[in-house]
Amino acid sequence: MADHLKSGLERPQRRRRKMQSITMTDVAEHAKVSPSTVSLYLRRPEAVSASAGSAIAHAIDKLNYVPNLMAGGLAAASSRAVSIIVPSVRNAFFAETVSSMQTALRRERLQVILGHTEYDEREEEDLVRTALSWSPAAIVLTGLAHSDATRRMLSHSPVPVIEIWELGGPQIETAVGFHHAEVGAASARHLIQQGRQHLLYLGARMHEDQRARQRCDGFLAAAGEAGVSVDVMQHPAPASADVGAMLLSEAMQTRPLTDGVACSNDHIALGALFECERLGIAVPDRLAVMGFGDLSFSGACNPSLTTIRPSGDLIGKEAARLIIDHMAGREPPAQSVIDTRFTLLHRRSS
Amino acid sequence: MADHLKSGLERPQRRRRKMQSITMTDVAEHAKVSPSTVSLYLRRPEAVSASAGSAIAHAIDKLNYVPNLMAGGLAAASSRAVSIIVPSVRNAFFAETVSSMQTALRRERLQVILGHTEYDEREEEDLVRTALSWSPAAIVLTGLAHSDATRRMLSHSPVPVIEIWELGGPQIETAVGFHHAEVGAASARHLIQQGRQHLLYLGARMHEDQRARQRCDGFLAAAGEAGVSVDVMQHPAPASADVGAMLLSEAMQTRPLTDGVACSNDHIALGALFECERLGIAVPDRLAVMGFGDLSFSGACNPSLTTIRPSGDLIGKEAARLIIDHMAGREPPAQSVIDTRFTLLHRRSS
DNA sequence: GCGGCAAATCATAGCGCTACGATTTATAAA
DNA sequence: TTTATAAATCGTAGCGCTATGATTTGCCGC
Repeated sequence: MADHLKSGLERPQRRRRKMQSITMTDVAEHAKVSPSTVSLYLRRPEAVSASAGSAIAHAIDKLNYVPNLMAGGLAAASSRAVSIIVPSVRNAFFAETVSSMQTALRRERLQVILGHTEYDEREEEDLVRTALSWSPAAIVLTGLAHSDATRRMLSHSPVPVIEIWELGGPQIETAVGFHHAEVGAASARHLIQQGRQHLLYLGARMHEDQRARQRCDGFLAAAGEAGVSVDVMQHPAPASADVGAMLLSEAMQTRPLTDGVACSNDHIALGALFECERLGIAVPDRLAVMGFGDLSFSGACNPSLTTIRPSGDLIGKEAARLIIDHMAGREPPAQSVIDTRFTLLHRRSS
Repeated sequence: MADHLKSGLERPQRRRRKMQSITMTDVAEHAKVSPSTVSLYLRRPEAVSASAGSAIAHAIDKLNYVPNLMAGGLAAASSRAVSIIVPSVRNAFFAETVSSMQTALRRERLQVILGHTEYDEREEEDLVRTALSWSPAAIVLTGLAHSDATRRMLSHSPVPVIEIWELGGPQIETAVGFHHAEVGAASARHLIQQGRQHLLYLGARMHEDQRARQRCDGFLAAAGEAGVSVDVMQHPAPASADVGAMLLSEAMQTRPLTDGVACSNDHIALGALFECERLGIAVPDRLAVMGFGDLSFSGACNPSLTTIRPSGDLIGKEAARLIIDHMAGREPPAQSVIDTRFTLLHRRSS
């Protein structure tokens, strides 16, 4: 056993593996400084003298140096990546938030690593596990509902966690979003204020989308408090105009007195408007319709759709700000909450 | 100078930096094998014996080991990340492709790193530079138009490149998509077949979106060949129903003979339909309208919208397949092209 | 029991970079 | 000048993992 080779000149010709063409050492040689200085320049340019700085900048430029972020991340035990985990980017809400975060993070040279849960907690858990293996600068999760394992992993890790798009439940660290129950309540109050007495909530995918469910619950509660008749109809499929049309058509048969509907989503509301048109139901005279989301078509349709605009952009921007602040050492108070609010847009459909 | 410390027992008490709680070495100790075997098990489970495998699996489970992907990536000079660069995920087309890629890649434990160019070649160049510094398993770009620097960087790197959503131009390596000019031509032919003689193309953001421009060019060419009158109207803003309504309203004033319009996008077409309704223009009797995209509302609106469905999902799926095949050593032929085609959906608006 | 071979396992040498502490150089005070 | 102090720069030791080639083990026929 124990037969180490003597460490003399005899070298077991173990050839080096594939290498990156240009490394920091090359830049350092070219700029006639040490690698440490190059590294320092890259991380904190102001800590390096102007002359060394420009020599390094030239060398980088000339050699077309691309730093190896994995080596850097390994050495620093943290990377310039932010993991964003959302149910799906097919959903315009989350696409908006992801997009605005990406824009804000890019300015700080932070990368976005994206994951989709498809509303599955198990999937989320797996995504979080993988995310952690990148030692990201932060992890962004959608909503406040997570599996126990997910919570455990995150609270045992040093990675900052931000939960977005939902407030009002137990949070891991920081949360940025708004209260969905309040959205529902605001919808109910608006319809009642318009003189509606027989309310109906049309929802899609509420078994999975717990925020849609919260909006529904808020709607029911506010309507109940006001002593107005109220009911719910739902469909398990993801929100779409087809589902909205289907639900409305069925609603008008089974609940003919209905004079005000709120939808879990503008897609549903749009479908409802289309169906009203086909059925000859006057909106808003006979039936008031409102949605949630203020999607791209909501202001343009006939009649224009009363809806509630969540600040998806703002959520992304604020989440990004928190991450950037954290990296700069400006910690927010623990368990802090940023309420981005929402806006009711009263248009022609109510 | 040159005063190295003797390498005796005297140790400058340089304490180790922050460390990851559980490393592969811990797992190896627990499973009573060497770290190499653990690494091998993680990468090629079939290469270790069943007994060692299960011991390792137990240890991983018990210790709750999370591998450090950056260390792995550094050592292997390639990571399990795929960089996807699209104009924006706010655009439903790209959101769909990103989403379907992410789903397919996840099964192979590949991460998606997302970047948005906002239709800016300079931004794209920057994103590609950053992407390369992660040594990704592949880089996915949107379209075939890139800056020279981008092309140079990519062709000098060993990272496979896939261009999506566009065919028909000079490509870097592999391309997955369809011919946009053919989409335009198909639209024109369809309208002509429906007896329309005064065609109009409504486009948004065509100065930036070169694929929208190609569709427009294809439309003009096919209409011209058929000897039919044809014109174009455009707006620089991103596609939306508002823009569509605005363009249609203007069109009917300045080009009152128009009896068939094709839009660069279903959002535009939807806005056009809304405006027709407001103006009392009968669709399709007086005016045929068609779009592009088959977005979620397109089948549900009044009248339902004739449109062309690009296979955004399929593009993502095929691109993911190429990446996975590449990693498994199954190379596609160089400069290969996957044409995902498109489908014309003839509905009520034409 | 012994070679002969394949299967399984291991030890080692980095991958390219950053953090740390030490060293050198510039600047101010004595 | 000398000394104290700050600013700039540097040398070194890993970060946790994988690729490589070497070694060990298991299994066969003889």
